[in-house]
Amino acid sequence: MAKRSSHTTQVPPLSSEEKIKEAARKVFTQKGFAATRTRDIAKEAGINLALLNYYFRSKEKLFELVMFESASQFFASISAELHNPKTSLEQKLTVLVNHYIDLLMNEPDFPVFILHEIQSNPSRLINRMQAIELLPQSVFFKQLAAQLKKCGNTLPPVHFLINTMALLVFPFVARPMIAGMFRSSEAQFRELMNQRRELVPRWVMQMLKEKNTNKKHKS
Amino acid sequence: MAKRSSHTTQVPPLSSEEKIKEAARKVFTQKGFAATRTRDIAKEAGINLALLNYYFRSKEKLFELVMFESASQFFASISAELHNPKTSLEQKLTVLVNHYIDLLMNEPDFPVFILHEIQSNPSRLINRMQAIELLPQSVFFKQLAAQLKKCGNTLPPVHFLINTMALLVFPFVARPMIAGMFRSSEAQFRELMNQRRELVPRWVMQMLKEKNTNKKHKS
DNA sequence: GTCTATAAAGTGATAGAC
DNA sequence: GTCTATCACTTTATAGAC
Repeated sequence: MAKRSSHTTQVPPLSSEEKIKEAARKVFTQKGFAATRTRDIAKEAGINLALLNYYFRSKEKLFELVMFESASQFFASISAELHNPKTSLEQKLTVLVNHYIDLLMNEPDFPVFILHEIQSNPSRLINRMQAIELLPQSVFFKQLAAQLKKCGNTLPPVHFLINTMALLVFPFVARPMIAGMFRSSEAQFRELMNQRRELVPRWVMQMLKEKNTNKKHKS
Repeated sequence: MAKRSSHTTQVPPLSSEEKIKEAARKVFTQKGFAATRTRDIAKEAGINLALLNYYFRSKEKLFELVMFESASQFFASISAELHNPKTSLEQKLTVLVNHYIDLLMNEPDFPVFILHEIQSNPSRLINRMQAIELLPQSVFFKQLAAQLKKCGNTLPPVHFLINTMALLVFPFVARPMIAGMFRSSEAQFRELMNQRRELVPRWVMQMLKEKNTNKKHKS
């Protein structure tokens, strides 16, 4: 279940700087930049408000720092596997899906957070997403396109990239609604997500094989 | 393309109250509650700040009003079709997908907005979502479950409800990332979404037919 | 109903003691 | 490095004129 990197959590006594960063990550992620009060971060970190500005100069600077770190970690953590020329498309899908289901079970608030911050202030964030822009050049994407061609499927590969992310991420962003629909418990939700570790790769592979494209094609 | 209800937009001269509500809806939806300034709403509405409080008493009250209206409209607008006993599952899927692709092309910021507000303040919103809680009792859901059974698919129907929403909504919430990946234009994105009007129902029906459930089943 | 002016409270950031 | 106290500014909300 997504072991946390051990070098920062071996022993409780974190430096004040680290405590502030961790508190900021937690509060920013749950409430967003605008709703977060620097006092809340200080309280969560167990230190004084002035110390936050001593280390990070401003709320904005602190935000960009932890946001950039989180986003890099989130998007880049799977990069090596996506560029691995030795594994098959299906293997990559399995690794990808398991990796992000682990990640999202531990950080369920992250996707909505990042999507909201991009929406509410696109210019601040959209540039720094190199990891995302490299996806279409990845081995994964090339294998996806090749598999489509092999199946005689003429649809743009981007549809299936979207579908993979959708089946993987959407249950977590819509979690409160899903829970509301079925009055489901935390444990039930986790069981569903664990089932999807095998289901999502299978569904995606199945979608690629669909041959009946373009019933009526216009333009 | 999602005609707007004509009785409120026949003629430009809206009342101040309506102008404020429309401005609030626009600003809240794009920036979220916390980042929205009542001054911005007043300016957008072309009226004075004091007038906003004259009509709606407070920012919070105004927010809950327009939020509740938007959410009700968004979720209830398709309710009749989902409970229609005369149409098939596939027909319902087509109507559903076309309806929400229309809606989301006109209000692309709404999904991230509502998801963020639920995440940042669950208690305020989660109760009011009756429309959502009724989904599992809909004819649509029953037809979905029946189709699964007919295909010998023993997976919980909720997976396919999630998948349908995911394939439908996710492209819009991830739109900035998709645009960033492929440097795609507005027009290209719309073309992709128009293709999905036919693709999503087909993919969902295909997923239901998958027979190889439970390769290795554990508890 | 609509405005200007302002009160009241909140919030980011800093000065200065220790 | 860490704290208390406080400044400077923003923001919501209201009072009162018209």
